[in-house]
Amino acid sequence: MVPDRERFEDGEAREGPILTVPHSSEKILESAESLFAASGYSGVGMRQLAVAVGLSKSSLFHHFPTKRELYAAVLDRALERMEEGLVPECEDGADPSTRLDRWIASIVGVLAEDAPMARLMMRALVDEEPFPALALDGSGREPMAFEVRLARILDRFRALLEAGIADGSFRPVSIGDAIQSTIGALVFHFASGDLGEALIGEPIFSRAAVSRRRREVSEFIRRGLVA
Amino acid sequence: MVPDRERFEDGEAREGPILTVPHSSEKILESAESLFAASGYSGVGMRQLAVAVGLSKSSLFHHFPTKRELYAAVLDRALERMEEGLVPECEDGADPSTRLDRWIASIVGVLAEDAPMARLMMRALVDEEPFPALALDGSGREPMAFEVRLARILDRFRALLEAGIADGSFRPVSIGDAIQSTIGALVFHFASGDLGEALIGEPIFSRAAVSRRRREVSEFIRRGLVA
DNA sequence: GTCTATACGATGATAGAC
DNA sequence: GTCTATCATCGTATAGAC
Repeated sequence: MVPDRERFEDGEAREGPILTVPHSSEKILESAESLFAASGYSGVGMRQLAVAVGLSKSSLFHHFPTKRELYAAVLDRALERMEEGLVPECEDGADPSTRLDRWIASIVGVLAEDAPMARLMMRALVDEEPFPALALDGSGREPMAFEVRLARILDRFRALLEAGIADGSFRPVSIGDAIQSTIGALVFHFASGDLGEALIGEPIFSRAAVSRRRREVSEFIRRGLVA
Repeated sequence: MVPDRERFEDGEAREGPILTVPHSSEKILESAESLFAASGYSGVGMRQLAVAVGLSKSSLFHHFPTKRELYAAVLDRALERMEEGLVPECEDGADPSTRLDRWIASIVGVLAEDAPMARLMMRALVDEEPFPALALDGSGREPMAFEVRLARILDRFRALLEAGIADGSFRPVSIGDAIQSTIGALVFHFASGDLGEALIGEPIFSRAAVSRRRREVSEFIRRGLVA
């Protein structure tokens, strides 16, 4: 019940030397990511995280000065993986419709192989704070790393939609609304846990569910966008 | 800085009789709903809520025995409004395509006129806990009121999709996936706050943004589903 | 870099007066 | 039904030894 390493704070149950293993910040970020994904920013305590990663609270604060900076680092790390999974698909000169298909397949791939990702993203986007304006100007605040990354990703998708509308392969949709609909359709499913499992009848990260999802959401979005 | 009513616990700053106004549970639920929508379950404290509603913590615990039960009541109350906004559209004998349009318009109407709703729903659906299985069987747990309500709403939408597929007006989609895509496209936008505003260039609850959203998401989903 | 120990406000919840 | 007072626990964070 009581976390192992926390008992020592009370001065009781001290028994012997504890094997000290070197811990990198990466291990902290990895544990933090799954905890934040599962319970949200305020649902995770530094004590809890310390136990999960096998360190004391104080050591966590050595690696990251505040909880918020740790959270920002977690978000940035996740978006970095997302960006990496997306880059190769967007740079060649294929037609917009083909690039859209690749884009959707890449996103589904990242979300499906990286279970905490969708939940983490969904929470970050629904939480008000981190995105006072994606515009990055006007508000006196300096943008955080993961905001810049998100803006880059969305700008690339925006450019793809604009190219498709310009050459007539996509309908003349409201681009902002189209991006919102696409994000919602893509990300929500992989963030929906038990509800998703109840709706499709099997775990959402199972192989069958993922390959079906790829087909279904790809066709859904494609039909929503193409002329 | 320090909450007004909480100061008295310290035994200081006691000045005079405080006007006691009768408070109904409804007022608590209303305040709690906007707070939970803004900050999530663990992001809201009973103290904070007590200040917002103008009561002491203890009075809150008189109305609701635990924070979780208060949260469950908030979710149920919100889903109740959602259900009310949906009922008239689903019961007549129109063809599936027409009913789908009405369905989408109703959901957008509820989400747009009820600002905390989308965020509250999104958080509830992404949080693991409250939905161990929408099936309501198998798990030894008794279903909560809002789970029953959600299951009813989703079952009605499922029936609409099945009817449309059966009579050939909809494509033979995977129904679970189609529901997930539809929820994502509909709800995420109104839960996305600053990101949504940055993407569409104006507040998401402004009149212009709402009416555009209704057109855009309706066409997006319709094209994704109809044959 | 890791630990123990501590600081202090906030947390959900309870007891009991009015 | 409302309040004051109190509780043990947890919240983030810091100080300083090794």
